[in-house]
Amino acid sequence: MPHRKAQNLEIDNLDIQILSILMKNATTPYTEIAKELIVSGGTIHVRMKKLEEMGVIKGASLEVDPQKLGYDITAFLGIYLEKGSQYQEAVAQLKKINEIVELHYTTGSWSIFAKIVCHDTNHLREVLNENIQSVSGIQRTETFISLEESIKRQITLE
Amino acid sequence: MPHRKAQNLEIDNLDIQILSILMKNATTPYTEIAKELIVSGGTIHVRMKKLEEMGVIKGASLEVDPQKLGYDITAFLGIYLEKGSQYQEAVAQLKKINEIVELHYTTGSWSIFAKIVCHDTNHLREVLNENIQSVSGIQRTETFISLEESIKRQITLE
DNA sequence: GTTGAAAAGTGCTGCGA
DNA sequence: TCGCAGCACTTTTCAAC
Repeated sequence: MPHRKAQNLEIDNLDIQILSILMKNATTPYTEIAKELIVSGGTIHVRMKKLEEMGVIKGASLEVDPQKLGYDITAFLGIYLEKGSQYQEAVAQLKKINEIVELHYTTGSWSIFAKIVCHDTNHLREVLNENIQSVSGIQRTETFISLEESIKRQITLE
Repeated sequence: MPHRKAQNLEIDNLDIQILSILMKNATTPYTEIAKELIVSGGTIHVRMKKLEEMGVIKGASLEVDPQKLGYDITAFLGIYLEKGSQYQEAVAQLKKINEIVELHYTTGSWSIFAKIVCHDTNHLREVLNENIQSVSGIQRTETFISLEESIKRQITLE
């Protein structure tokens, strides 16, 4: 039986530097990263493969400007559940609402905290009254509308 | 003087379909998108260039798993300002705090609403007590810790 | 505006150190 | 384990429709 070599699953400084560059711009060529970090292109490739296998890298996604696509309203929702135990069931139903882009189970007053993106105030009202209020277990919601998004970035590594 | 042809700055259904595919996976080859939408690779390229010039596409970024990089705590902060007029100044100072990944000016109880990512509870306490409380104009903050992130996605186009 | 193919650049794989 | 070089693939460009 062949001996399978144990893979090095540690994240070192080089990995962090590679991730830092690609988190800012995912289209940066490997050769350019290699030149900047003074290693070969092959090394970048090996490290990226390792990070993907480790699950550190979940994928690459295109960032779009929602406003330019007609989505003008970003709002946050604090949701009160009748019972905390209804969380999983409520989430399953809330997942079907496409306007919800982020959802957390949080400490504090609310059970659920959600971020929602809509075309306009009418659209927001529709989603709140028709879609969200009809989810079983939801008692009431509190809405905060974002008037300005001043920061939107990823974590800075080390 | 040469006549500069006016560029078509409308977003049609083809653009939306291209964006939808790339928002799910930004590494999808143009040739594959072309095959799926039954147009040529060149067309995809022209449309992408148009969308970039229009500012609809802000860039592509690598998605990483913060937990696998040692960032275990995601929290939301409601921030009370002494005066609403201090917003711009407070934001300028808050931008320097790397742990803050998102910041909004919102309606409702708080003036500012922020999302923050930290290593652990100690790190969160440090950022709250040392960095955020020392920003001028901030009266007090309310913290909500995310115990589970159940949804994290981009808007679904049309 | 779209097409199809050629040119340029990037990512991947195996061999050598 | 890393670096180099050749191969495969993708992006980009451009003349023609």
